Amino acid sequence: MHSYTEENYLKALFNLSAEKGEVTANELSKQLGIKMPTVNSMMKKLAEKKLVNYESYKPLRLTDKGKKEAGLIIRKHRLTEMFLVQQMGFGWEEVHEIAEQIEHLHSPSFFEKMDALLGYPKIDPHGSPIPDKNGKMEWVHYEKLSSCKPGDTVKLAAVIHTTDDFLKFLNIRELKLGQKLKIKAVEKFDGSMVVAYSKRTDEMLSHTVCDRLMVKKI
Amino acid sequence: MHSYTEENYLKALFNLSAEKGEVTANELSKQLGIKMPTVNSMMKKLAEKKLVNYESYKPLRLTDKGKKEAGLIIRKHRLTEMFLVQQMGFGWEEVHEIAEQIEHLHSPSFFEKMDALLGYPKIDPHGSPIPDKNGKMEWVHYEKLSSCKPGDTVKLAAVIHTTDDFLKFLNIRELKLGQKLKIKAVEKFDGSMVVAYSKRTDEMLSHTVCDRLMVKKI
DNA sequence: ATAATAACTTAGAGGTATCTAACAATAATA
DNA sequence: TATTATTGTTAGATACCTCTAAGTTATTAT
Repeated sequence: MHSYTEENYLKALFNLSAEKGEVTANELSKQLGIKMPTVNSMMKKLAEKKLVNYESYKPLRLTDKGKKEAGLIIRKHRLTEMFLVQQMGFGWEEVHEIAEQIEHLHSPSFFEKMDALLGYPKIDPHGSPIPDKNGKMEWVHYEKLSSCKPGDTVKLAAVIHTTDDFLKFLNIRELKLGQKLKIKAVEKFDGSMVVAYSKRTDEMLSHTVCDRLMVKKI
Repeated sequence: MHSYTEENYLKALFNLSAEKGEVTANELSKQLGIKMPTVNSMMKKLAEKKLVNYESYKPLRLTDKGKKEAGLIIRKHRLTEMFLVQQMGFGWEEVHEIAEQIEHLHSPSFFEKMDALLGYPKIDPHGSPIPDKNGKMEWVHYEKLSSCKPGDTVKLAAVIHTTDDFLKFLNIRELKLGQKLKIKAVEKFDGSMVVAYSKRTDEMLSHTVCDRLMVKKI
């Protein structure tokens, strides 16, 4: 098995390389809050374990084995978040920190029980997909709210960059997954949007916010 | 806060010193499966932190501070066991290993939520008391089944030395907490007992077993 | 194209938790 | 009581994960 520390590196690599498939040591260092030389030596260690492809002065890539391991950790994280929200009554803004710890537990039966109690969920409370038992996950193709146009009607499908503060911001505005939104206007100069939903007829959302909301057109 | 490792030493000290109030380094070493010199240096470290009273060649004692810290860890362990059994549907023989990991999580809100969902339980699934928020716990005075006499009617109140195997042994015989037992006979030569309960009229329990069952006379 | 900046690597050190080997003190036994 | 066995201590080594300082390579800008 891998150490707590190794697992955190794998997870960070997985999340950072989601788009481009590769990460620089520098990005990883910043993400983890760990200095470059430390990251460097850990990368050599993970390379020895065939979890990462490492070549001097080149970007880092997870191997297939590394992707699988990372996917399984993220699976545990997201299952836990779902469990905390659905079975224990936590708010979606409270669960990240706790899941961050529970994801490192070594107990297949514990996570299997969670999965079963939840009815084998496919997404976590923020709309992110839960990797399967092989660590594989697929993003359903959603669009950013920021790329939609006035007149579009969409359903909120997922929230990305889920910091506590951002989630609390959404709580206050009653923006939950599944919420239907109608786009009334888009400001050209700053990309902010005016949307209508439930009883709110003129809610203004900044471009930053719209960029973090993934939606499905309906 | 204390490290995972320190917490395990504290817990072991607490459990081993429950009777006499003190433990030898040797006992602690065996309990933890860690060699004496390692234990020795950890005791010095815990002594610096005022958690243990350490003097060369003398038995070890937890300080009041150490007892409190240990009690709080055991509180988390036992709350977790109760949660796993009552809210997640695990058997009482499956929960120790998982709780052994969860007890080290640092998340007051997580344990508070568990506590609330369980209705602030006073005992764990094996009948052991759950320490309060100050780490204090009190054993209700139970007797060992082995010290009871023929003719006594008793209620099973707690199980001590809860290994998986022993709990499975009890499962097979349908011996659960709260079960009423009537003692029919005690064999003089080996201390084994013949008891009756539910539909079982002649169940034979060895002295070893009877020594691990705590009961309340009724 | 060269200088300056940013990114990466190497070298060396420190803290934690563990070990083995060797030595010292206490307890048990003959 | 003297010897032996057990228990406890000290010293020194290792693995893991982290750091700072200094040097090297790659990238950016002038």
